[in-house]
Amino acid sequence: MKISRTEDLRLDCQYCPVRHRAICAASDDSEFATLNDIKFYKSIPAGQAVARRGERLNVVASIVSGVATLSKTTVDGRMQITGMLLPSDFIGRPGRDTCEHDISAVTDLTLCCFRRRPFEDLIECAPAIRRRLLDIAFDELDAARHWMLLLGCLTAREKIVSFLMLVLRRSTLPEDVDQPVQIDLPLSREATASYLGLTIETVSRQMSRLRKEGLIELETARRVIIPDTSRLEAELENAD
Amino acid sequence: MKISRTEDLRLDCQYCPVRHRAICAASDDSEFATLNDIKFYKSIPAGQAVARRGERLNVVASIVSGVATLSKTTVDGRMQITGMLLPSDFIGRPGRDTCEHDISAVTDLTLCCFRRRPFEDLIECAPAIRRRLLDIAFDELDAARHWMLLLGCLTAREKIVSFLMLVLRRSTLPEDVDQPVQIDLPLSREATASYLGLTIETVSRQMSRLRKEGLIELETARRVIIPDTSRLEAELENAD
DNA sequence: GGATCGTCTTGACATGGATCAAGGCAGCGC
DNA sequence: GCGCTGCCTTGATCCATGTCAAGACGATCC
Repeated sequence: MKISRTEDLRLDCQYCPVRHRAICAASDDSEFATLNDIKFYKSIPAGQAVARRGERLNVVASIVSGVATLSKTTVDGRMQITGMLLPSDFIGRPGRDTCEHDISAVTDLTLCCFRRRPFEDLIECAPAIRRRLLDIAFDELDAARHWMLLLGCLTAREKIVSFLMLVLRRSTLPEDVDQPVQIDLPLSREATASYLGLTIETVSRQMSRLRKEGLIELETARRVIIPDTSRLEAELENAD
Repeated sequence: MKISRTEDLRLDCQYCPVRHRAICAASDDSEFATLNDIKFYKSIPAGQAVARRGERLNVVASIVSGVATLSKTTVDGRMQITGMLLPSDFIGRPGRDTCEHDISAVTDLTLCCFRRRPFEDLIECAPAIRRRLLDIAFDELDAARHWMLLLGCLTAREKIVSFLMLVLRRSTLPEDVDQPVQIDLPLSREATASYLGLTIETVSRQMSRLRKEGLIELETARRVIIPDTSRLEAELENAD
């Protein structure tokens, strides 16, 4: 990721949509002011790589808007998406200058970046940021291990339902939980397949099957309506 | 895990076998002395649970000797081992009082424990311990995500070879890399299967197949001789 | 030694999901 | 409109791995 040029865009942090969930969430006024000073925004168009495995990565960042994926690929081209990154999620690793994953912008992406070295210095003297970072790391670790259960033990159907429920949870929810809910899938069939350890055909077939059973409606391939959330969730009664 | 009673055993840290790899690895003399003061050992016999998912866990610990597993189980009994914990590995999560996983002692286990609250206070004022903890968390995260590639993309054969190579890497290695190496598998076939997202029969069959092909020898089911490390590693040329 | 138990191996068969192949559909440029 | 392109769906078939079942092996106890 080139960081030579900051974007014109420069919101004041207090208007930031991820203010209360990102790395800055727990910061007091003074830490917050420091972050505000050293941050810079970066826009990345859909489809473009944010960073590649093995590459130097001299920034850390929060996602302000858009969706990105973390992935790994075998020598012969099999790919596993190891994480779906949504607004407020954290990118990069303090204390490490190379990137372990391919990071790709799935949609247009706005990142709130910090150069890595100053950020590393900052966490030494900013306890709230440091605690938040540690918490983020452990949360991600729990999520990754939970995904291992999905990859290792669940059926294709359960994987799809889990994915739908995950997107549902991370969507901005309407108050009325029992009404039909509409969600927009952030990933293509191909990316979904890779995230779930399936093929694109299996994803498609299982979606169709859920549709035929009335558990979901497909307004388009990417727009799903869930008539009854609890009925879909009940599909996971044996899993999870 | 009951922590009401400390064990008699109380090594001085300077003789500790995991001194240079565990949470204390980077500590200076003063931090080290503090850790030495507040630590206590705990022995757990093979087969016993260290902690169960959802349980309160008011300690964090380093493994001094022995092998443990992290695992999750579905409602209907499918189990995924999400981590194999070897000496120097860290158990527990500062800032969280309940346990996300089942933690089981595979062999007899010696843990170097710290009560969670004092440990949380300590990391606020002990920068080396704090940095080490953050590094451990990110290392575990990278490892978990790497394992997702294994679970989602690799064949049974590749999974087995990856597992053998993992055990080999974490074993105390002889200097002479090109000589036949003997490794003792820390996990039973059942645990291995669960770790790799396979069944016990598939594990057994793939091991036999590797044996028939001369890539490994099985002195017993748990003791493996690798006549030529590089030839085994070459089996992963397309994976990883 | 023989009985018992847990663990591992092997064989026969079943099946969920992969692979291969064809076609549908929406968006876009001309 | 028409053709092109990318993405998605569906069908037919295959195969890697799971399932079920039997027996081998080694440790332990008597």
